[in-house]
Amino acid sequence: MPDDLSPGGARGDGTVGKALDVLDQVAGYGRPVRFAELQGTSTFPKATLYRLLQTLTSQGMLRLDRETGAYTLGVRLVRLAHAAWQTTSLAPVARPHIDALSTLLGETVHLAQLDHAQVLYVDKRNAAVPVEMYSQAGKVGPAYCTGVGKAMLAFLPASELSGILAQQSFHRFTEHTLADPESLCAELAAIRARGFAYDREEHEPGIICIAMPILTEGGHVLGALSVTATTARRSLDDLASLAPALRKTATHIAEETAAWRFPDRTPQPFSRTG
Amino acid sequence: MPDDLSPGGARGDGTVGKALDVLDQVAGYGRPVRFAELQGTSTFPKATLYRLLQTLTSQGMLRLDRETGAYTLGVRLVRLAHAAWQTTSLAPVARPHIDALSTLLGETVHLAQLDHAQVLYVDKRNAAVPVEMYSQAGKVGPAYCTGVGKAMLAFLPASELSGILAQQSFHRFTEHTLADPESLCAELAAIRARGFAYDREEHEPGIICIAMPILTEGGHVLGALSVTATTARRSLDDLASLAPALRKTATHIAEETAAWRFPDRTPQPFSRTG
DNA sequence: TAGGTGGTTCCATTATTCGGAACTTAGTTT
DNA sequence: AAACTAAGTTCCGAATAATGGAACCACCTA
Repeated sequence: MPDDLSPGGARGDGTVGKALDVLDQVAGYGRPVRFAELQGTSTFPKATLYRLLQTLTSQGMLRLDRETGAYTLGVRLVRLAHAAWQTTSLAPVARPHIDALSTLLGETVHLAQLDHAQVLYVDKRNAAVPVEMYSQAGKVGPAYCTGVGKAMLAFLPASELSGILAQQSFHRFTEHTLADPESLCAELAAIRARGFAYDREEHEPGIICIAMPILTEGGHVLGALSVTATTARRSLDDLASLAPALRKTATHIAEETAAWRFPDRTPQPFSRTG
Repeated sequence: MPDDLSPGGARGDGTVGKALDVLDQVAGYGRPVRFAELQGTSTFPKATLYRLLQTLTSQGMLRLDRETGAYTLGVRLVRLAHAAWQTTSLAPVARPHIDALSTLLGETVHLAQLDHAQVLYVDKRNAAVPVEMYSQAGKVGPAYCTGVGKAMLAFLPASELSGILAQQSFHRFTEHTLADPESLCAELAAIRARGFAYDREEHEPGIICIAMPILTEGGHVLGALSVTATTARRSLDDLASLAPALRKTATHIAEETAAWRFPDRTPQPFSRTG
């Protein structure tokens, strides 16, 4: 079974929306899928699904293995992915800072951005083990019960926040999870006052973290970064002492992002090769 | 018919194709772009372009910064990126092997796949510096003048190869570049005979490499891997001595990919009703 | 205030997409 | 071999969504 298909359910937007739905569906399987499988979990009628798959394939967003009759995501998507990474995520700008922070503290550092009500992890630096980026980056998780998620929610404009909370369905992952809007709002107020967020084993038992929002000068939320630890190794007070370092890093990232926002227009060059 | 110069421009295919064209265009800029800029380089009429952008934005494939009025690639792509990486590229399977090879040889190793006439670098392992993956992975380059490109072209079915060469426009990057179909075909024959390819400073002066195709048992091209060096540090003969190690790695990757391709080749046991 | 530029909306026309159903393989069972 | 079955593919009239010229709005700047 695919884990998460298109979030939110009802998407419209004409043909393009439908095509992208199909794309998501294929992506959700995480492995080659055949037509019949897709048809089983798709709401589209056979002929429509077929045509959409054909279109996506001819566009290079999907690839059809003619031997097995199975669809996989196409190369064009990988290319777009690269561009998306470079352009929209904080990762390329933030990476050196995150590296430095991780080395300095000797702890795992996460970088995340907000996608509606979900946290999208865009980068990760594990101090002990070498990077193994994609294993974590690209993953999504709920915003309301993660350090980075709460750090970002707390600094969202009220209007946006209420929109997100309205659609949110809460699930009590651990006994510490804040599983209703009221306690979450109280927590967010505390975070605003404090300037950063904790995760007190709210998502996974034994896992705590301290998370710092990355804000523009105007107070707009760009993302968040966090230091994660186990309760065995660190206490919350321990983590709290790292706040200044985190804040410094967050500020640097924000500044550099602002500077980077509109560089010169140059087509993508192609450099070193093998 | 009016062929645009943007990379991967497979046009046609109704609305979806047009939307993806726009997406590519935005991606091509590698930075936030405003409507007017896009309109300038787009063949679509104003209203159409506007609607396409709106659709893509509402779908999360693009993001519109309301302050600057600029479009960037959206988070949905980053999410798809994760899936694309896992599903379609050799990278997740190949990574441990590439790591090992890089460590063993103390040289930079590239992993590439073929996308029409272009080489798509899907992973890279630099022995000296930590991984910094995305900086290189996702980049594209010409197939005919890179080691990995030639290694893959050489083992393509004749029909496919001729199709690719027909559309290829050659550019002489260095004095060693094979810039016409004839010399390229001779080179490819030599590569087929030898079993692997060299890059004799054909793309960048001072940069040489040895590249090994990754083939299925049936001889189908999966990708290629290469070891890159500078002429200052290594000679071609030097690199040639690495061929056995490369071949071994390539074989391992191919075997593991085959095993991983369809963990479950049997038809689905569950029945679908309706 | 007049003129310009970048961005957004309208709407009648037109071309595309929709999807039920029929058809074609290919694979199994009797 | 004939009879079934399931997967994949094509058809085509009806329904719908995309099109794009032009008007409109919201700013700037002179």
